[in-house]
Amino acid sequence: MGITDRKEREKQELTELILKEARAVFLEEGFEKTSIRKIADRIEYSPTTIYLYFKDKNELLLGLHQEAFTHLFAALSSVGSVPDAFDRLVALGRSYIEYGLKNPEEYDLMFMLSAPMDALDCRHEVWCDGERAIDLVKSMVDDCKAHQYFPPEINTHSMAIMLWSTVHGLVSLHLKNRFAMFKDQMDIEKMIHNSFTLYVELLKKFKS
Amino acid sequence: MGITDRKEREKQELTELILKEARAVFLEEGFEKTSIRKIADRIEYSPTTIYLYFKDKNELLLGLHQEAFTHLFAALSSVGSVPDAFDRLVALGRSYIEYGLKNPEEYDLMFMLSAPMDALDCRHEVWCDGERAIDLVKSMVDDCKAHQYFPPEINTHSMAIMLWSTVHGLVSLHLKNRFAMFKDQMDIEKMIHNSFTLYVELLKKFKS
DNA sequence: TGACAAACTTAACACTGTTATTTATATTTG
DNA sequence: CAAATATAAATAACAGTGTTAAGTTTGTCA
Repeated sequence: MGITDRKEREKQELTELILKEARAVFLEEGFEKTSIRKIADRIEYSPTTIYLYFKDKNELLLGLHQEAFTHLFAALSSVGSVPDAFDRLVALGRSYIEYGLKNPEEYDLMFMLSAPMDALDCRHEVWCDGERAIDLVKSMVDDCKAHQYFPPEINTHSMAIMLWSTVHGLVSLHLKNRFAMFKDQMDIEKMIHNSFTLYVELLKKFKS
Repeated sequence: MGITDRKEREKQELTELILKEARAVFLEEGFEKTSIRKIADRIEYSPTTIYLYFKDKNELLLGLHQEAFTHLFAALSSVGSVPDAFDRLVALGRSYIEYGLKNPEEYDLMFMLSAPMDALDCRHEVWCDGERAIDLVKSMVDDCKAHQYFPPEINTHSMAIMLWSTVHGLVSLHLKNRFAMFKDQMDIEKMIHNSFTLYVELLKKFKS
């Protein structure tokens, strides 16, 4: 049956067209201003058609959420070439921060907005991308333990969560303008960089 | 002129009534569901009256934002009685996390939502509460330096930002459900606690 | 060609923040 | 005291939101 195949293909194509235009609006204008009607206008279909392809707005944003993770993992992949375990972990942190600062809306979607998590929740699914990400950090922490950068008795999971929290804290406080009070006295991106560098110095002391 | 006095008083009273009901709705239902019309219903005035007292919804939320800081500072004040400088800093971190977990909507308002910062921005004002909060951390970092817990050459500001970022990261990732993938394997509040404890162990190594 | 099913649209519901206009009230002035 | 004025509040409306029930068009198959 070539017809069902074509229909399947057309459905796939429209799904991707919706995601494409949704992504364009989202990256330019953010979550709030990404309305179903605006996407509908751009794809030249009625707003209700979108509901035939996505359960609701949260589900649609979950699609973008997954795309964003592909994008993030690609940005982080370059650190694999760093030979030393500790340097690799540091490079991961720096790349993560850099990604967050350069892709504010995607970062918002991945780690701050409720919408995609709500969608996952009512699907009764676990957050695979999150698991993958933290597993990456955990494997790097284990590498650091194996090379005596961190003491063997520390809990890998706790360490990974702590590392993630620090870089997320730096990025998210900045993206939500909570460093605004410093903007006249210093360059905030530099400040974030300095804080991360200090954090790295601190982590180096964990060796002994 | 007793009349202008009374009018002033009445205006003050209605301002506070609006804030009171806004706070009640906000704490129960969060930012999204705190609508002008819902507040208007509760205070038994028309929605437009609220605009005679607050420029817009952001400005109204800025009022709640400032209230929340008073609440936070009160919650943190108890750590002042901890005698040792390092223990005091640790107690501050623990209290901060505890406050965030127990007051999710207020925490959201203070450190995650854009609305209050947008309001401050168009008022061309600096974020005083934020400055006060970071100054508190900085003074504690200086105390730690004075008592040889931290090396004297470290930058106090960078250190304070790093400390804040870590605890904010832990709280905010949890509040935005980004630890959800662990919820079947462990108690997440305990996990946050464990990560913070590990962070404290790390900070202790900064001494030498 | 007619029956059927899938795809899509129209119209509507129940909301949202916000503003221009109008009405009612209270105060001041002649 | 009555008229003019200033103030406070309300009504109606604009332009938008996510979402759904009902109706229409389109394409496929017997």
